[in-house]
Amino acid sequence: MKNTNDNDQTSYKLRLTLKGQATRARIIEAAADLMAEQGIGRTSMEDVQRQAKVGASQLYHYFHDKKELVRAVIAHQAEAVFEAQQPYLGNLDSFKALQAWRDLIIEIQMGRQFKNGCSIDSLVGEIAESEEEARSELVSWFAHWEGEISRGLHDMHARGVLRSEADPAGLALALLTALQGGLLLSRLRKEVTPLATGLDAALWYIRSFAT
Amino acid sequence: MKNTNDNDQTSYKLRLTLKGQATRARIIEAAADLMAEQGIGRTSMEDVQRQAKVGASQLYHYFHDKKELVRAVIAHQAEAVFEAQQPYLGNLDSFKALQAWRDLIIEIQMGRQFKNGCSIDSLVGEIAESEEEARSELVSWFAHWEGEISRGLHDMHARGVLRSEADPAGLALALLTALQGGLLLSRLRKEVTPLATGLDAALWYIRSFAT
DNA sequence: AAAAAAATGTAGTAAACAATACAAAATAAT
DNA sequence: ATTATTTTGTATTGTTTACTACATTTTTTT
Repeated sequence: MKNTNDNDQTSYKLRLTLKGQATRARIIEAAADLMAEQGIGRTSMEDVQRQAKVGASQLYHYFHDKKELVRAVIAHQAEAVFEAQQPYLGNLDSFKALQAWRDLIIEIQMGRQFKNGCSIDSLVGEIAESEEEARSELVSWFAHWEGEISRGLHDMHARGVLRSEADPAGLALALLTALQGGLLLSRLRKEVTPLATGLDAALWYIRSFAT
Repeated sequence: MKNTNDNDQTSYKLRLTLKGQATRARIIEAAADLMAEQGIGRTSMEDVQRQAKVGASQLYHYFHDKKELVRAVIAHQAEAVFEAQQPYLGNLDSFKALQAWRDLIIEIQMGRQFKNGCSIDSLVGEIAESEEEARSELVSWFAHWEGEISRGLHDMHARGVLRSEADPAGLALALLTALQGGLLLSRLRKEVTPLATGLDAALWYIRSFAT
């Protein structure tokens, strides 16, 4: 997947100058940082203005309300997550690649010292039922994530690396589930054990279908 | 574990009348319902007043600020979760019991139609780093949860139902991780597949250590 | 029954907040 | 150069929010 930009979600107002694009990007970056650190609800539009060094008029020029800004942040963070997991996430078609991906994820989380809610999983809890648009966007980001895993496993299945009775799609979902649960618990406990244990169990499970 | 009450967390003001206890309980119930449905941040103290049919003075008589109310809600929801999973959670010492527990959890989640964030896992995302007290309470609730699972698996290990090279504590953490990830994704997607797939994978993993 | 304490009702305050109004400056289009 | 459009600055609005002041009623204690 290529970064299909951050703009196509706002169709009602267009024509962005170079300077405009830069400002818009600066706002998203600032908002993403703040929301990752202290949550969406606790991040005010004034906070964003301060951090991005823009006035209120600018903020509302590029995002017509907070909901829209949040959606832009979700897209931004999702892309950051996928980018950070490359090139592994795009080629999970061997046990070795799966293992390397696992190691990378754990390294990333340790590097962040669990102070982050950067990954999109931490946004799930903050999206209320009311914000249906944001929720469905999150759903499709997770679907994409799951799809990347699934693709690799299907490949292994087709190549005969996984036994024929294995269900690649199910294995992918189980792996993603373990990953998300691990991230949740590791963030809460501020230590990496749950993530490592969960991922290792899921990988072991997948390996049990090796030919 | 016995319901060791909701009161011992506030020591500075005591002596609760029967009527007082009832009012306090009504407030917690109302707050828990609202926060489960629309999140902590989006639930105002006025909302709680309306729902519990109490005045502002009553609310602040029993909880000296919102943080304290949130902590009471966390405790309340945690106990509700454990209670709902009885008698299975207390006796996870056979494959049959584990399977029954899994079925119960899925049934509960389906019954709630995924409209709920009732379970405590949904509170994790809303607890900011700033609210350290609430976070550490959540940590210990999860530890208790993990402990209940672990106890059963240790029992199976001691009885020789699980092979000696199995690590009951690790298996318990992996199972809890899968459970939490499954709840997260199921809540987001509003369907039970991720939860079922994640739990089944974890249980299969545990079964692979059967003698 | 009198005194003390707990429970509740009514009204309000001050701050934080999302969002707007409107004009000036910078940039692009003709 | 002139016009149109985009970008930015300043000030403000109206609402929501957590929380409080204080008086009154109800219940408990003695």
